[in-house]
Amino acid sequence: MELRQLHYFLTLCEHLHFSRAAEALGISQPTLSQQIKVLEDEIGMPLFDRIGKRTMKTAAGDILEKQGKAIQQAVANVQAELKDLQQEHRGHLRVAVLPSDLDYRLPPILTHFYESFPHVSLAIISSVHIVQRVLANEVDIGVALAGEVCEQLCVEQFYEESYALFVPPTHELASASFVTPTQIATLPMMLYPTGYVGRQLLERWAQAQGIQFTMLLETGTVTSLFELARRGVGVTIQPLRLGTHFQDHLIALPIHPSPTRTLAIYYRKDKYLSQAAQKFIEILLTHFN
Amino acid sequence: MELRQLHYFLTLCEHLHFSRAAEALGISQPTLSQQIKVLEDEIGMPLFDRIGKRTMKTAAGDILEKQGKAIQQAVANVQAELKDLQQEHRGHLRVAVLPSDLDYRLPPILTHFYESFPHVSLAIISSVHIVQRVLANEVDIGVALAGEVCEQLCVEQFYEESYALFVPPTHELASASFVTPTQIATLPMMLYPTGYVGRQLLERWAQAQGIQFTMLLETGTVTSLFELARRGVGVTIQPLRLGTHFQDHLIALPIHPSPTRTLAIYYRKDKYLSQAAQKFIEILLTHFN
DNA sequence: TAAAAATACTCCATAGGTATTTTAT
DNA sequence: ATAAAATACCTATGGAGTATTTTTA
Repeated sequence: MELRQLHYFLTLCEHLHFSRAAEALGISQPTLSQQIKVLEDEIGMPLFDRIGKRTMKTAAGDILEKQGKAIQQAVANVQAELKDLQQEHRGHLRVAVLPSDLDYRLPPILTHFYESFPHVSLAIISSVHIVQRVLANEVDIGVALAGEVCEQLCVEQFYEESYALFVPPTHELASASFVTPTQIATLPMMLYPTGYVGRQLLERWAQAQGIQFTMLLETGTVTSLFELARRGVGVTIQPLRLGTHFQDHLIALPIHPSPTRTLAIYYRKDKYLSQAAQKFIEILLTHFN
Repeated sequence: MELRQLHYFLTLCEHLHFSRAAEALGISQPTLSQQIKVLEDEIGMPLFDRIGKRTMKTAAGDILEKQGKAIQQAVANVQAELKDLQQEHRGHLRVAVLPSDLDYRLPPILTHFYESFPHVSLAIISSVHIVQRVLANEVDIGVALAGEVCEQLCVEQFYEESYALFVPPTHELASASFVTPTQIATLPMMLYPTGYVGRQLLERWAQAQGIQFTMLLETGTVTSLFELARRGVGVTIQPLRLGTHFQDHLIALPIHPSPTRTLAIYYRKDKYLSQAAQKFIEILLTHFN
């Protein structure tokens, strides 16, 4: 039995008239007769009594009509559900981001996304190994620093931000319009521990500038770094925009020449990007530009 | 979407491996790939992520698997139900019989039938117009007197029974071994009213014998005729076997030459006889022979 | 006689096959 | 190098058509 035949059968049940049912189906009467015959042969008994010019359902026909309608409905339901998924009103979306790095940027993005797709369950996974997660198909999208290249990945750079030196308002440099690498080298620096992506980027920049940081302290969370800077323990270098939440208590000094980081979206080339995923990317871009 | 494709899809869901799933299905791997592709194209999005050598379900695949299993189950259920019907453990059977005529023969037949098919609902319809009922497809089988012929009907004669004269034990003829038409003509006769099938048959016989009944009383129920005969009000002519239930109180006198009636089963030529119907006929025959 | 379904046949779309290529481990 | 899926291409079953016959009201 095939769904096409079931459809034909149910239409015939409605009309109880081969010619009219065939017309309603947009097929010829002999085709309908033949398909019903195939169905009857498969079932092993007639579904209709051909009483002269009258067509009547048999007991088997009654059963198949009742159950068949339910099946047809179930098929329609799953098709609707799939269409719904396609229009992304349902489904899942898994995104990997660097830990804490985007914490301050994400809430408005998530809110925005939720407004568009309230039924898409969004999983934000914090991980240092964004690219591996994407490659292993553990997440649909990864947001990380640009630079990692891989044959299997699509990389979309979407935002370049420069770093700034954050000092408390009481600091001697608080009123300066910018700082130089040489000045920075002498300051008591607080950064992420070695091995962190953010730290790695700054170390490379320092090396390029021919300086070396005077490390005071290392900790893994941005919040604590900012808090310590606010209390005047030391200074820290962080992405410029990241400091906006501490504007009242910290001065962001531009650095010349400045270290920059480029954010990128990663996803597998061979992976179907759902509408939700596409929308998420779109929202991400609008929020950063 | 067709059920074949759904079956392929669900098998692939189990194996998550095109080659092995194809083997399990008994088709070639390219055929499976192609059919899944057709399904994906129709749905409008991939059902599987081909992550290198790994095959993984997408969100759409998950939905279709869950709902598709339910659909497949529903299809299996209706097929089982139809098979069950075919083996006649369920269904309906409508039989038309002459009113009261077979009342004493039916109970054991119905009991026997019920033992064989406890789930077949049996409707016994009493009607004078058996053949019309059969022709109108209001019943599946009719049991009536033989003789009515119609191009569209199958007629199976299955029992010929002779009539007897029923008199009370106190009657003057009670000890006779048989009676003649001439003797009958003089007796106070109690029969079905004019127009009844049973009456019609006897009138034709009387005409053939060149006699005329001396009518005392007419009533539509056998029971009352027998009861009145038992009380000595008059005599009645009824099928021989019908009187066996009143053996204690009535004498059945053979008639020479005897009126006879032939019982026959009627059903439409173009009607599918269910196993239950066939069984019913079979039981009917065994009970009469 | 007219209407309805079945039958006879023809055609072609597509399920299914084989052989091969592409891709990823 | 190997395993897996996709691709290319061919075959043939059967779904669908037209024309006709059969049947019955």
